[in-house]
Amino acid sequence: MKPTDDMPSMRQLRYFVALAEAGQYRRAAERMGISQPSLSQQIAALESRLGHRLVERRRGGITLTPAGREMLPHARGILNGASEMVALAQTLNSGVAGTLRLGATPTIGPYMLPAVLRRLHETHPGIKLMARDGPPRDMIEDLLAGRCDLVVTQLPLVAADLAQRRLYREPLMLAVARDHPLAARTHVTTGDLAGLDMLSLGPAFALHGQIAALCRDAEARLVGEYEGTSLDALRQMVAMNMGATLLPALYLRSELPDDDGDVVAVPFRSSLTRTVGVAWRRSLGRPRLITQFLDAADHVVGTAYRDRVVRDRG
Amino acid sequence: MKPTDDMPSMRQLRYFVALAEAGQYRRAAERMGISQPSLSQQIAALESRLGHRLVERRRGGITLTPAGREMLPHARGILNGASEMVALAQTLNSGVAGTLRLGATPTIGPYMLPAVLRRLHETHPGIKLMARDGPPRDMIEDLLAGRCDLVVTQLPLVAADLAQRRLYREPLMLAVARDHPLAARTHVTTGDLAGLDMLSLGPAFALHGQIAALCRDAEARLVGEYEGTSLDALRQMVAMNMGATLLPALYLRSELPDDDGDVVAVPFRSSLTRTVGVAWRRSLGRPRLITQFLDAADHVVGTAYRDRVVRDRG
DNA sequence: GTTTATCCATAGGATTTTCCTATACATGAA
DNA sequence: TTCATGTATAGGAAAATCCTATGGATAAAC
Repeated sequence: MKPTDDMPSMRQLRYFVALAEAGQYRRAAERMGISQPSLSQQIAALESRLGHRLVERRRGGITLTPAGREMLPHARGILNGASEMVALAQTLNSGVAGTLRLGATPTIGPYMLPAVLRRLHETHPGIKLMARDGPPRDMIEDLLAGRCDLVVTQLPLVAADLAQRRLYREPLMLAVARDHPLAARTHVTTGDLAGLDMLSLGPAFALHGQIAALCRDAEARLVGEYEGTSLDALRQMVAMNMGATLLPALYLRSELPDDDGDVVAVPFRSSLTRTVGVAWRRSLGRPRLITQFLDAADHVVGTAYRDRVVRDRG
Repeated sequence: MKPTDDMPSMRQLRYFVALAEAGQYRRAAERMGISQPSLSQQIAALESRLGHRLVERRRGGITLTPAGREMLPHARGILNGASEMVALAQTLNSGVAGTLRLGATPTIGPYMLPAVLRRLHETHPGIKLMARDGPPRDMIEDLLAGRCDLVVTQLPLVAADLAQRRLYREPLMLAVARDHPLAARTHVTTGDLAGLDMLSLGPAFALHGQIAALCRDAEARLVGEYEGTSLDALRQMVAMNMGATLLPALYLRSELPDDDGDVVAVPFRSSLTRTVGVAWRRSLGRPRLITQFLDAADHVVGTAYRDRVVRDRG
């Protein structure tokens, strides 16, 4: 906008309030650390912008005009708003508060986030999180579009302008119905899957890629009719003996009571894993908020998840 | 304060909001009527002042950082406040709204102000008035000290830096008890007052001066034991036959039922009057508010008071 | 793979604003 | 009158802001 805006400037408001409080130009100018003529000028400029005399100049000090009295609270309010803004900025800057918009895939979020959020809330009560849920592909899209700041998902990702951070690696296990021929095995190998019907999540999920690849290698049959959107749904399908699938170890720990379900998980002899981590836009930099989140996640991985996963930082 | 204030400037806030709304530097700069580099600089300066990156620069447009999202509503709030301030200034400027602090002496205010305020409220509902009451001397002191803006009082005044405006002149009448020897007279002259006991308000009232002067001229006796602070009190004293006094015609009209009171008012053959008007500090100028008040007062004088007073403008 | 287009950042110089010193003007006090 | 106090004005210095031109980085087009 042109040099002469019709709005009062912060400076003018500050000077005006100082003048009203000091009661004199000289003293107000002194308090503001400027010369009296400068103050005079700014007040005159403010009066000109508002089209009103704000102060009466009188021997022994100034008096606000009726208009000045009406303006004073407004000026104070505006300045308070600005102060609050600066204070908020400092708070955000210190990393103790802020709002992070989180995205998570249903194959990880429900089993990891609660513990991480609890930890984060303990160490930084000022940090608020808004979480959304969806297939990784959609989450990445949201992330790139700026609709969320941080996504918890399976790694690796291919997007070039996303920063990524691995959190841990967890085993994938073969899940079969209790009465399935493989249910009694202590281990399986890829070869055991030959000819098996395999269920999967939709192609928007990273797990889908792993399952599909495994099917190709093992010459198993990927059942395409149904593609779930949650591990729970997948487990139901397995329980109904519609096929086998791969389920992550952490999910099994949290959702499947040991040896007491309709689904049995059998480990692979040669370890099959998935990597879990977070991603954010490189252009976001590395705000304190993200560091705080990563610290909380690392803490959870290093305590509650210890011995269940492979810590895989970097 | 030093050139580099720690507060964001209005301009920066405007640019920031515009950028957030436009989604691009170029477009935002265009909307603000400045070049893109200027916008760039101001945004960078704002980020530097707040110690935070506020926007992510990305191909195809910008995205607010978490901190930027928190700041945006604050920035909007501050700008709204400033807009309101400007709007309020315009409203005040137009004279249709505002607050006038009024002072009135008890010998005039209670009988004139209600009608004036009613009129003023009809024609300018946005104007608010705060009234205070007290002896003229105190009111003038309040006026000079800036504790009120306009005083309704008896004129003339001696203060040099007060602007004065006469409103009307009203007769002063001799008030005596019903059974007083002079009560039956249709007229009195100064000579009739010789030896009479005269009551007065305190010396802080202008009426006191007139009564005292009359006593000197007529060789009447000014009763000093009691000095009331209201015409009502004075009337009570007269009714109890403690002496006579002067009462203004408007007061008598509004407070004394014709020929039906304990006090009788007798006019002077040679007119004795007092002048009523308003005063305000010259340094206040002549704000619209005062003009509006004067207009309302003139209207009342010219209608309700017609034939009872001498219009005495100027 | 190179080119082009788009978008933001940076640089240097012009313009505007703000500030300061010095001084003038106004008013009440001595 | 002269002095003291308090604000306004003038002129030049300093700072902030703006503009044009250009650089760098990335996505789209060829």
